[in-house]
Amino acid sequence: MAKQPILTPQADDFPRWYQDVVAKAELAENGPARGTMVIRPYGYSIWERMQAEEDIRIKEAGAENCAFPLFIPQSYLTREAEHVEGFSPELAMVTHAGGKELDEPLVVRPTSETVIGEYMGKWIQSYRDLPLLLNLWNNVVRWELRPRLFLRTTEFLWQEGHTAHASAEDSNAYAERILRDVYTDFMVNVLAIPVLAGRKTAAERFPGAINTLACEAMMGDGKALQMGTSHDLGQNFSKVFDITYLSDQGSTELCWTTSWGTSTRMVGGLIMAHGDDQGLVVPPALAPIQAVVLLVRDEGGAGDAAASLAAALKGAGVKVRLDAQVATSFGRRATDWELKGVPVRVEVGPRDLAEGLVTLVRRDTGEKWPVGVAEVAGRVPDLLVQIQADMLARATAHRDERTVNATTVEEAIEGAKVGFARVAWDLVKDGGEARLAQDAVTVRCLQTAEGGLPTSEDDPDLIAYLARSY
RNA sequence: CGGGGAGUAGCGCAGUGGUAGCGCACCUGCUUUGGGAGCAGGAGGUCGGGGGUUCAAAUCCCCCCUCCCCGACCA
Repeated sequence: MAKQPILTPQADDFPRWYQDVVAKAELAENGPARGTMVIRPYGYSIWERMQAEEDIRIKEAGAENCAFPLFIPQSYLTREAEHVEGFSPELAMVTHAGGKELDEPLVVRPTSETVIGEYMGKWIQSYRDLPLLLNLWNNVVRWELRPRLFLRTTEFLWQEGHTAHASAEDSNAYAERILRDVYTDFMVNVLAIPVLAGRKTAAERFPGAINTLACEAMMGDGKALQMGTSHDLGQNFSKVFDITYLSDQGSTELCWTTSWGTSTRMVGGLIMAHGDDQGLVVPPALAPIQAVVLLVRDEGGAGDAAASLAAALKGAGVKVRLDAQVATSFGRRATDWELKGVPVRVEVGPRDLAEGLVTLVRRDTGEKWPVGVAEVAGRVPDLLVQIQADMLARATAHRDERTVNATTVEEAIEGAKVGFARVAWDLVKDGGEARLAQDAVTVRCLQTAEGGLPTSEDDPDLIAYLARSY
Protein backbone atom coordinates (compact mmCIF):
# COMPACT_ATOMS: atom_id res chain seq x y z
CA MET A 1 0.00 0.00 0.00
CA ALA A 2 1.78 3.11 -1.23
CA LYS A 3 1.59 5.93 1.26
CA GLN A 4 1.44 9.47 0.09
CA PRO A 5 4.29 11.48 1.55
CA ILE A 6 3.55 13.41 4.70
CA LEU A 7 5.81 16.24 3.66
CA THR A 8 6.52 17.78 0.27
CA PRO A 9 9.82 16.09 -0.72
CA GLN A 10 12.82 18.42 -0.48
CA ALA A 11 13.74 17.77 -4.08
CA ASP A 12 10.28 18.85 -5.30
CA ASP A 13 10.09 22.18 -3.52
CA PHE A 14 12.49 23.01 -0.69
CA PRO A 15 10.67 26.09 0.64
CA ARG A 16 7.41 24.18 0.76
CA TRP A 17 9.13 21.27 2.51
CA TYR A 18 10.36 23.79 5.09
CA GLN A 19 6.85 25.13 5.68
CA ASP A 20 5.51 21.58 5.97
CA VAL A 21 8.10 20.68 8.60
CA VAL A 22 7.35 23.78 10.65
CA ALA A 23 3.65 22.91 10.60
CA LYS A 24 3.75 19.12 10.96
CA ALA A 25 6.42 19.07 13.65
CA GLU A 26 4.27 21.59 15.54
CA LEU A 27 7.04 24.15 15.77
CA ALA A 28 5.25 27.40 14.93
CA GLU A 29 2.55 29.10 12.93
CA ASN A 30 1.67 32.56 11.74
CA GLY A 31 0.38 35.10 14.22
CA PRO A 32 -2.72 37.20 13.46
CA ALA A 33 -0.74 40.28 12.40
CA ARG A 34 1.39 40.02 9.29
CA GLY A 35 4.87 38.70 9.87
CA THR A 36 4.29 37.69 13.47
CA MET A 37 4.94 34.20 14.75
CA VAL A 38 3.35 31.94 17.32
CA ILE A 39 5.96 29.52 18.62
CA ARG A 40 4.34 26.28 19.76
CA PRO A 41 5.53 24.35 22.80
CA TYR A 42 7.81 21.93 20.94
CA GLY A 43 9.36 24.71 18.88
CA TYR A 44 9.80 26.80 21.99
CA SER A 45 11.44 23.93 23.87
CA ILE A 46 14.07 23.83 21.11
CA TRP A 47 14.60 27.59 21.47
CA GLU A 48 14.88 27.18 25.25
CA ARG A 49 17.64 24.62 24.74
CA MET A 50 19.42 27.05 22.43
CA GLN A 51 19.09 29.77 25.05
CA ALA A 52 20.38 27.51 27.81
CA GLU A 53 23.47 26.42 25.87
CA GLU A 54 24.29 29.91 24.66
CA ASP A 55 23.65 31.47 28.05
CA ILE A 56 26.26 29.21 29.64
CA ARG A 57 28.82 30.29 27.06
CA ILE A 58 27.88 33.97 27.26
CA LYS A 59 28.38 33.94 31.02
CA GLU A 60 31.62 32.03 30.56
CA ALA A 61 32.73 34.97 28.41
CA GLY A 62 31.99 37.24 31.35
CA ALA A 63 28.80 38.94 30.23
CA GLU A 64 25.84 39.45 32.61
CA ASN A 65 22.15 39.39 31.73
CA CYS A 66 19.93 42.42 32.25
CA ALA A 67 16.75 43.92 30.77
CA PHE A 68 16.06 47.09 28.82
CA PRO A 69 12.78 48.68 27.66
CA LEU A 70 10.79 47.73 24.58
CA PHE A 71 9.99 51.40 23.84
CA ILE A 72 12.72 53.80 22.81
CA PRO A 73 12.29 57.56 22.30
CA GLN A 74 12.55 58.25 18.59
CA SER A 75 15.27 60.84 19.16
CA TYR A 76 17.65 58.11 20.35
CA LEU A 77 17.51 56.40 16.98
CA THR A 78 18.14 59.57 15.04
CA ARG A 79 21.34 60.43 16.87
CA GLU A 80 23.60 58.04 15.01
CA ALA A 81 23.25 58.97 11.34
CA GLU A 82 24.29 55.70 9.76
CA HIS A 83 22.37 53.67 12.32
CA VAL A 84 19.08 55.49 11.71
CA GLU A 85 19.58 55.30 7.97
CA GLY A 86 19.99 51.55 8.23
CA PHE A 87 16.93 50.96 10.33
CA SER A 88 14.39 53.69 9.57
CA PRO A 89 12.44 51.81 6.87
CA GLU A 90 11.79 48.88 9.16
CA LEU A 91 10.87 50.70 12.37
CA ALA A 92 7.51 50.28 14.06
CA MET A 93 6.45 53.36 15.98
CA VAL A 94 3.93 54.13 18.68
CA THR A 95 2.37 57.51 18.03
CA HIS A 96 -0.66 57.27 20.31
CA ALA A 97 -0.97 56.08 23.89
CA GLY A 98 -3.05 56.86 26.92
CA GLY A 99 -5.80 58.08 24.64
CA LYS A 100 -3.80 60.87 23.02
CA GLU A 101 -1.06 61.55 20.55
CA LEU A 102 2.42 61.39 22.05
CA ASP A 103 4.65 64.45 21.94
CA GLU A 104 7.52 62.26 20.78
CA PRO A 105 6.83 58.95 19.07
CA LEU A 106 8.22 55.80 20.69
CA VAL A 107 10.11 53.32 18.55
CA VAL A 108 9.56 49.64 19.22
CA ARG A 109 13.17 48.48 19.59
CA PRO A 110 14.73 46.99 16.46
CA THR A 111 17.86 46.44 18.64
CA SER A 112 18.96 48.14 21.83
CA GLU A 113 22.28 49.80 20.86
CA THR A 114 20.99 53.30 21.37
CA VAL A 115 19.18 52.98 24.67
CA ILE A 116 21.85 50.79 26.21
CA GLY A 117 24.49 53.28 25.07
CA GLU A 118 22.79 55.96 27.14
CA TYR A 119 22.97 53.83 30.28
CA MET A 120 26.46 52.55 29.67
CA GLY A 121 27.48 56.19 29.59
CA LYS A 122 25.93 56.65 33.04
CA TRP A 123 27.41 53.53 34.55
CA ILE A 124 30.95 53.88 33.30
CA GLN A 125 33.03 56.38 35.20
CA SER A 126 36.57 55.09 35.25
CA TYR A 127 38.80 52.57 33.52
CA ARG A 128 38.12 50.38 36.56
CA ASP A 129 34.50 49.96 35.34
CA LEU A 130 35.73 48.42 32.09
CA PRO A 131 35.07 46.21 30.40
CA LEU A 132 31.30 46.43 30.89
CA LEU A 133 29.82 43.22 29.50
CA LEU A 134 26.02 43.02 29.16
CA ASN A 135 23.59 40.67 27.48
CA LEU A 136 19.82 40.86 26.90
CA TRP A 137 17.37 38.06 26.09
CA ASN A 138 14.38 39.81 24.57
CA ASN A 139 12.18 40.42 21.54
CA VAL A 140 12.70 42.99 18.80
CA VAL A 141 10.63 44.28 15.89
CA ARG A 142 11.76 44.97 12.35
CA TRP A 143 9.03 45.57 9.81
CA GLU A 144 9.72 42.85 7.28
CA LEU A 145 7.91 42.75 3.96
CA ARG A 146 8.80 39.13 3.19
CA PRO A 147 8.29 37.19 6.39
CA ARG A 148 9.09 33.48 6.71
CA LEU A 149 8.61 31.60 9.95
CA PHE A 150 11.79 31.63 12.05
CA LEU A 151 13.97 32.89 9.16
CA ARG A 152 12.60 36.40 8.90
CA THR A 153 9.72 37.58 11.03
CA THR A 154 8.56 41.04 12.00
CA GLU A 155 8.97 40.24 15.68
CA PHE A 156 11.59 37.76 16.79
CA LEU A 157 13.30 36.52 19.92
CA TRP A 158 17.04 36.83 20.33
CA GLN A 159 19.91 37.67 22.57
CA GLU A 160 21.80 40.90 22.07
CA GLY A 161 25.12 41.46 23.78
CA HIS A 162 26.53 44.94 24.33
CA THR A 163 29.97 45.64 25.71
CA ALA A 164 32.24 48.62 26.34
CA HIS A 165 36.03 48.46 26.45
CA ALA A 166 39.00 50.69 27.12
CA SER A 167 40.78 50.12 23.83
CA ALA A 168 40.24 49.23 20.20
CA GLU A 169 42.28 46.09 20.73
CA ASP A 170 40.00 44.98 23.58
CA SER A 171 36.71 45.59 21.76
CA ASN A 172 37.96 43.92 18.61
CA ALA A 173 39.25 40.95 20.57
CA TYR A 174 35.98 40.61 22.46
CA ALA A 175 33.89 40.66 19.27
CA GLU A 176 36.12 37.89 17.95
CA ARG A 177 35.92 35.98 21.22
CA ILE A 178 32.11 35.94 21.13
CA LEU A 179 32.14 34.77 17.53
CA ARG A 180 34.55 31.96 18.34
CA ASP A 181 33.90 30.83 21.92
CA VAL A 182 30.16 31.43 22.08
CA TYR A 183 28.66 31.28 18.59
CA THR A 184 30.95 28.98 16.64
CA ASP A 185 31.41 26.65 19.59
CA PHE A 186 27.66 26.43 20.16
CA MET A 187 26.77 25.95 16.52
CA VAL A 188 29.39 23.32 15.81
CA ASN A 189 29.23 21.35 19.06
CA VAL A 190 25.55 21.65 19.98
CA LEU A 191 23.72 22.33 16.72
CA ALA A 192 26.14 20.08 14.78
CA ILE A 193 26.20 22.73 12.05
CA PRO A 194 29.62 23.63 10.62
CA VAL A 195 29.92 27.38 10.17
CA LEU A 196 32.23 29.70 8.31
CA ALA A 197 33.38 32.42 10.66
CA GLY A 198 34.36 35.46 8.67
CA ARG A 199 34.25 39.18 8.12
CA LYS A 200 31.40 40.93 6.32
CA THR A 201 32.10 43.27 3.43
CA ALA A 202 31.27 46.95 3.78
CA ALA A 203 28.07 46.38 1.82
CA GLU A 204 26.86 43.77 4.32
CA ARG A 205 28.00 45.55 7.46
CA PHE A 206 25.70 46.41 10.37
CA PRO A 207 24.61 50.09 10.34
CA GLY A 208 27.00 51.98 12.60
CA ALA A 209 29.62 49.22 12.91
CA ILE A 210 33.23 49.51 11.82
CA ASN A 211 33.50 45.75 11.46
CA THR A 212 30.89 42.98 11.31
CA LEU A 213 31.82 39.35 11.84
CA ALA A 214 29.41 36.52 11.10
CA CYS A 215 28.84 32.78 11.20
CA GLU A 216 27.54 31.49 7.88
CA ALA A 217 26.06 28.01 7.52
CA MET A 218 25.04 26.00 4.47
CA MET A 219 21.47 24.72 4.32
CA GLY A 220 20.33 21.46 2.73
CA ASP A 221 19.60 23.19 -0.58
CA GLY A 222 23.04 24.80 -0.76
CA LYS A 223 21.94 28.29 0.22
CA ALA A 224 23.66 30.19 3.01
CA LEU A 225 22.11 31.33 6.26
CA GLN A 226 23.66 33.90 8.57
CA MET A 227 23.38 32.24 11.97
CA GLY A 228 24.95 34.92 14.14
CA THR A 229 26.79 38.24 14.00
CA SER A 230 29.28 40.07 16.17
CA HIS A 231 30.02 43.74 15.58
CA ASP A 232 32.90 45.97 16.53
CA LEU A 233 31.22 49.36 16.80
CA GLY A 234 34.44 51.27 17.32
CA GLN A 235 33.69 54.61 18.97
CA ASN A 236 30.65 55.44 16.81
CA PHE A 237 28.10 54.89 19.57
CA SER A 238 30.40 56.16 22.31
CA LYS A 239 30.64 59.52 20.57
CA VAL A 240 26.89 59.84 20.23
CA PHE A 241 25.93 58.60 23.69
CA ASP A 242 28.91 60.02 25.49
CA ILE A 243 30.27 56.71 26.75
CA THR A 244 33.51 57.93 28.30
CA TYR A 245 35.85 56.90 31.09
CA LEU A 246 38.62 58.45 33.09
CA SER A 247 41.89 56.72 32.29
CA ASP A 248 44.60 55.86 34.78
CA GLN A 249 46.38 58.95 33.47
CA GLY A 250 43.43 61.11 34.47
CA SER A 251 42.31 61.85 30.91
CA THR A 252 38.75 61.46 29.60
CA GLU A 253 38.57 58.80 26.86
CA LEU A 254 35.86 57.43 24.60
CA CYS A 255 34.96 53.75 25.06
CA TRP A 256 35.09 51.16 22.30
CA THR A 257 31.90 49.11 22.08
CA THR A 258 30.65 45.87 20.57
CA SER A 259 27.29 44.25 19.94
CA TRP A 260 26.45 40.68 18.94
CA GLY A 261 23.32 38.64 18.43
CA THR A 262 21.70 35.32 17.61
CA SER A 263 17.99 34.80 17.15
CA THR A 264 15.13 32.38 16.62
CA ARG A 265 16.40 32.33 13.03
CA MET A 266 18.72 29.58 14.28
CA VAL A 267 15.67 27.30 14.60
CA GLY A 268 15.13 27.78 10.87
CA GLY A 269 18.79 26.99 10.30
CA LEU A 270 18.50 23.83 12.37
CA ILE A 271 15.52 22.68 10.30
CA MET A 272 17.20 23.34 6.95
CA ALA A 273 20.67 22.09 7.87
CA HIS A 274 19.62 18.67 9.19
CA GLY A 275 16.04 18.01 8.11
CA ASP A 276 15.14 15.30 5.60
CA ASP A 277 12.03 14.07 3.79
CA GLN A 278 10.82 12.48 7.02
CA GLY A 279 10.97 15.79 8.89
CA LEU A 280 13.14 17.50 11.45
CA VAL A 281 16.34 15.89 12.75
CA VAL A 282 17.49 17.32 16.07
CA PRO A 283 21.06 16.73 17.26
CA PRO A 284 21.18 14.99 20.66
CA ALA A 285 23.17 17.75 22.35
CA LEU A 286 20.33 20.17 21.59
CA ALA A 287 17.30 17.89 21.72
CA PRO A 288 14.70 18.71 24.37
CA ILE A 289 13.66 15.07 23.98
CA GLN A 290 16.63 12.83 23.25
CA ALA A 291 14.85 9.49 23.29
CA VAL A 292 11.25 8.41 23.17
CA VAL A 293 10.16 5.06 24.55
CA LEU A 294 7.39 4.00 22.23
CA LEU A 295 4.99 1.36 23.54
CA VAL A 296 3.65 -0.63 20.61
CA ARG A 297 0.87 -2.51 22.40
CA ASP A 298 0.24 -3.01 26.09
CA GLU A 299 0.40 -6.81 26.09
CA GLY A 300 2.80 -9.33 27.53
CA GLY A 301 4.07 -6.88 30.12
CA ALA A 302 5.15 -4.36 27.48
CA GLY A 303 3.51 -1.45 29.27
CA ASP A 304 5.43 -2.06 32.48
CA ALA A 305 8.64 -2.71 30.57
CA ALA A 306 8.30 0.57 28.69
CA ALA A 307 7.70 2.53 31.88
CA SER A 308 10.68 1.03 33.65
CA LEU A 309 12.88 1.54 30.57
CA ALA A 310 11.93 5.23 30.52
CA ALA A 311 12.82 5.48 34.20
CA ALA A 312 16.14 3.71 33.62
CA LEU A 313 17.01 6.06 30.75
CA LYS A 314 16.16 9.07 32.87
CA GLY A 315 18.44 7.65 35.54
CA ALA A 316 21.18 7.38 32.92
CA GLY A 317 20.89 11.11 32.26
CA VAL A 318 18.87 10.86 29.04
CA LYS A 319 16.10 13.38 28.33
CA VAL A 320 13.39 10.79 27.73
CA ARG A 321 9.68 10.78 26.94
CA LEU A 322 7.38 7.79 27.39
CA ASP A 323 4.73 7.39 24.70
CA ALA A 324 2.19 4.85 25.95
CA GLN A 325 -0.77 6.32 24.09
CA VAL A 326 -1.80 3.06 22.51
CA ALA A 327 -5.21 4.38 21.54
CA THR A 328 -3.36 5.95 18.63
CA SER A 329 -1.88 3.46 16.19
CA PHE A 330 1.80 2.65 16.38
CA GLY A 331 2.50 3.87 12.86
CA ARG A 332 1.00 7.24 13.52
CA ARG A 333 2.99 7.80 16.66
CA ALA A 334 6.24 6.60 15.06
CA THR A 335 5.68 9.04 12.22
CA ASP A 336 4.94 11.90 14.60
CA TRP A 337 8.14 11.40 16.60
CA GLU A 338 10.06 11.13 13.39
CA LEU A 339 8.60 14.44 12.19
CA LYS A 340 9.74 16.02 15.45
CA GLY A 341 13.23 14.68 14.93
CA VAL A 342 13.75 12.92 18.26
CA PRO A 343 17.22 11.35 17.91
CA VAL A 344 16.47 7.86 19.28
CA ARG A 345 13.35 5.73 19.53
CA VAL A 346 13.06 2.71 21.79
CA GLU A 347 10.20 0.58 20.48
CA VAL A 348 8.76 -1.74 23.10
CA GLY A 349 6.29 -4.40 21.99
CA PRO A 350 5.21 -7.85 23.16
CA ARG A 351 6.77 -9.69 20.20
CA ASP A 352 10.35 -8.55 20.87
CA LEU A 353 9.83 -8.54 24.60
CA ALA A 354 9.04 -12.27 24.59
CA GLU A 355 12.69 -12.70 23.60
CA GLY A 356 13.88 -10.09 26.09
CA LEU A 357 14.47 -7.52 23.35
CA VAL A 358 13.39 -4.04 22.31
CA THR A 359 14.10 -2.20 19.04
CA LEU A 360 16.37 0.84 18.90
CA VAL A 361 15.89 3.26 15.99
CA ARG A 362 18.19 6.10 14.95
CA ARG A 363 16.38 9.10 13.54
CA ASP A 364 19.36 10.42 11.56
CA THR A 365 20.04 7.22 9.59
CA GLY A 366 16.80 5.28 10.03
CA GLU A 367 18.78 2.24 11.21
CA LYS A 368 17.00 -0.09 13.61
CA TRP A 369 18.28 -3.07 15.52
CA PRO A 370 17.30 -5.29 18.48
CA VAL A 371 18.85 -4.71 21.89
CA GLY A 372 18.43 -6.63 25.15
CA VAL A 373 16.13 -4.82 27.56
CA ALA A 374 18.78 -4.68 30.27
CA GLU A 375 21.31 -3.08 27.93
CA VAL A 376 19.24 -0.12 26.72
CA ALA A 377 20.01 2.37 29.46
CA GLY A 378 23.69 1.66 29.06
CA ARG A 379 23.72 1.87 25.29
CA VAL A 380 21.62 4.96 24.57
CA PRO A 381 23.99 7.60 26.03
CA ASP A 382 26.81 6.33 23.82
CA LEU A 383 24.46 6.19 20.85
CA LEU A 384 23.51 9.83 21.40
CA VAL A 385 27.18 10.80 21.34
CA GLN A 386 27.66 8.83 18.13
CA ILE A 387 24.63 10.45 16.45
CA GLN A 388 25.89 13.90 17.41
CA ALA A 389 29.28 13.20 15.82
CA ASP A 390 27.75 11.64 12.71
CA MET A 391 25.38 14.57 12.18
CA LEU A 392 28.23 17.06 12.28
CA ALA A 393 30.30 14.89 9.94
CA ARG A 394 27.40 14.56 7.51
CA ALA A 395 26.66 18.30 7.51
CA THR A 396 30.35 19.07 7.03
CA ALA A 397 30.63 16.63 4.13
CA HIS A 398 27.55 18.15 2.51
CA ARG A 399 29.00 21.64 2.78
CA ASP A 400 32.40 20.60 1.45
CA GLU A 401 30.85 18.74 -1.48
CA ARG A 402 29.02 21.88 -2.47
CA THR A 403 31.95 24.26 -2.05
CA VAL A 404 34.00 25.01 -5.16
CA ASN A 405 37.26 26.86 -5.68
CA ALA A 406 36.76 29.37 -8.46
CA THR A 407 39.40 31.27 -10.39
CA THR A 408 37.08 33.77 -12.07
CA VAL A 409 34.02 35.71 -10.95
CA GLU A 410 31.82 34.04 -13.55
CA GLU A 411 32.95 30.61 -12.41
CA ALA A 412 32.28 31.60 -8.81
CA ILE A 413 28.76 32.75 -9.64
CA GLU A 414 28.02 29.37 -11.22
CA GLY A 415 29.27 27.61 -8.09
CA ALA A 416 27.31 29.93 -5.83
CA LYS A 417 24.07 28.96 -7.55
CA VAL A 418 24.24 25.52 -5.94
CA GLY A 419 26.48 26.07 -2.93
CA PHE A 420 29.47 28.06 -1.75
CA ALA A 421 32.19 29.38 -4.05
CA ARG A 422 35.63 30.39 -2.82
CA VAL A 423 37.21 33.09 -4.92
CA ALA A 424 39.98 35.65 -4.48
CA TRP A 425 38.49 38.79 -2.93
CA ASP A 426 40.73 40.89 -5.18
CA LEU A 427 38.64 39.76 -8.16
CA VAL A 428 35.42 40.98 -6.58
CA LYS A 429 36.25 43.91 -4.34
CA ASP A 430 36.24 46.67 -6.95
CA GLY A 431 32.63 46.86 -8.09
CA GLY A 432 32.18 43.11 -8.33
CA GLU A 433 29.42 42.92 -5.74
CA ALA A 434 27.01 44.67 -8.11
CA ARG A 435 27.76 42.01 -10.74
CA LEU A 436 26.99 39.28 -8.20
CA ALA A 437 23.66 40.87 -7.36
CA GLN A 438 22.44 40.26 -10.91
CA ASP A 439 22.46 36.55 -10.10
CA ALA A 440 21.19 36.96 -6.52
CA VAL A 441 24.62 36.01 -5.24
CA THR A 442 26.32 37.83 -2.35
CA VAL A 443 29.66 37.75 -0.58
CA ARG A 444 28.77 35.89 2.60
CA CYS A 445 32.06 36.55 4.32
CA LEU A 446 35.79 37.07 3.90
CA GLN A 447 38.51 34.90 5.38
CA THR A 448 42.27 34.89 5.24
CA ALA A 449 43.92 32.22 3.12
CA GLU A 450 44.42 30.19 6.30
CA GLY A 451 40.72 30.46 7.24
CA GLY A 452 41.23 33.16 9.87
CA LEU A 453 39.49 36.47 10.43
CA PRO A 454 40.78 39.39 8.34
CA THR A 455 41.65 42.60 10.15
CA SER A 456 40.47 44.66 7.17
CA GLU A 457 38.95 43.99 3.80
CA ASP A 458 42.10 45.45 2.31
CA ASP A 459 44.27 42.66 3.72
CA PRO A 460 46.20 40.89 0.94
CA ASP A 461 45.10 37.51 -0.47
CA LEU A 462 41.69 37.34 1.17
CA ILE A 463 39.19 34.65 0.21
CA ALA A 464 35.58 35.60 -0.48
CA TYR A 465 32.84 33.04 0.09
CA LEU A 466 30.00 33.56 -2.36
CA ALA A 467 26.51 32.06 -2.15
CA ARG A 468 22.83 32.67 -2.51
CA SER A 469 21.33 33.29 0.90
CA TYR A 470 18.16 33.34 2.94
C1' C B 1 3.30 50.96 -3.44
C1' G B 2 2.31 48.26 -8.97
C1' G B 3 0.31 43.56 -11.18
C1' G B 4 -2.30 38.91 -10.20
C1' G B 5 -5.12 35.55 -6.90
C1' A B 6 -8.06 34.24 -2.58
C1' G B 7 -11.42 34.91 1.97
C1' U B 8 -17.38 29.14 3.23
C1' A B 9 -16.36 24.09 9.99
C1' G B 10 -9.72 23.56 13.29
C1' C B 11 -7.07 22.59 8.20
C1' G B 12 -7.82 21.80 2.82
C1' C B 13 -11.77 22.73 -0.55
C1' A B 14 -16.75 22.30 -3.53
C1' G B 15 -20.98 25.02 -3.99
C1' U B 16 -23.37 30.86 -10.17
C1' G B 17 -30.47 33.13 -6.93
C1' G B 18 -34.36 28.50 -3.68
C1' U B 19 -33.16 24.28 3.58
C1' A B 20 -24.89 24.88 4.29
C1' G B 21 -21.74 20.55 1.74
C1' C B 22 -17.21 17.10 1.05
C1' G B 23 -12.20 15.15 2.73
C1' C B 24 -8.93 15.21 6.84
C1' A B 25 -8.96 16.45 11.96
C1' C B 26 -12.33 16.28 16.51
C1' C B 27 -16.08 13.47 20.17
C1' U B 28 -18.57 8.44 21.60
C1' G B 29 -18.63 3.11 21.08
C1' C B 30 -16.73 -1.43 19.23
C1' U B 31 -12.92 -3.97 16.65
C1' U B 32 -7.69 -2.80 16.18
C1' U B 33 -2.28 -1.62 17.13
C1' G B 34 5.49 -4.06 14.84
C1' G B 35 5.31 2.41 9.96
C1' G B 36 -0.16 7.84 8.96
C1' A B 37 -6.12 1.74 11.44
C1' G B 38 -11.48 0.18 10.23
C1' C B 39 -16.72 0.40 10.96
C1' A B 40 -20.94 2.82 13.11
C1' G B 41 -22.86 7.03 15.39
C1' G B 42 -22.08 12.38 16.65
C1' A B 43 -20.66 17.55 17.44
C1' G B 44 -19.09 21.73 14.94
C1' G B 45 -20.97 27.72 10.31
C1' U B 46 -23.85 35.24 12.04
C1' C B 47 -20.36 31.78 4.24
C1' G B 48 -14.23 38.26 6.02
C1' G B 49 -17.28 43.14 7.40
C1' G B 50 -20.97 46.83 5.97
C1' G B 51 -24.62 48.53 2.60
C1' G B 52 -27.82 47.56 -1.71
C1' U B 53 -31.00 44.62 -5.48
C1' U B 54 -34.73 40.58 -4.80
C1' C B 55 -40.47 37.14 -2.46
C1' A B 56 -35.56 34.83 -1.59
C1' A B 57 -28.21 36.25 -1.62
C1' A B 58 -22.41 32.19 0.06
C1' U B 59 -24.07 33.25 -5.06
C1' C B 60 -25.75 39.63 -8.28
C1' C B 61 -24.06 45.21 -7.40
C1' C B 62 -21.16 49.03 -4.39
C1' C B 63 -17.71 50.22 -0.40
C1' C B 64 -14.22 48.49 3.21
C1' C B 65 -10.83 44.86 5.63
C1' U B 66 -7.43 40.81 5.57
C1' C B 67 -4.26 37.11 3.53
C1' C B 68 -1.22 34.77 -0.47
C1' C B 69 2.00 34.99 -5.08
C1' C B 70 5.19 38.05 -8.51
C1' G B 71 7.72 42.79 -8.67
C1' A B 72 9.83 46.97 -6.03
C1' C B 73 12.00 47.82 -1.12
C1' C B 74 14.89 45.46 2.74
C1' A B 75 18.93 41.81 6.07
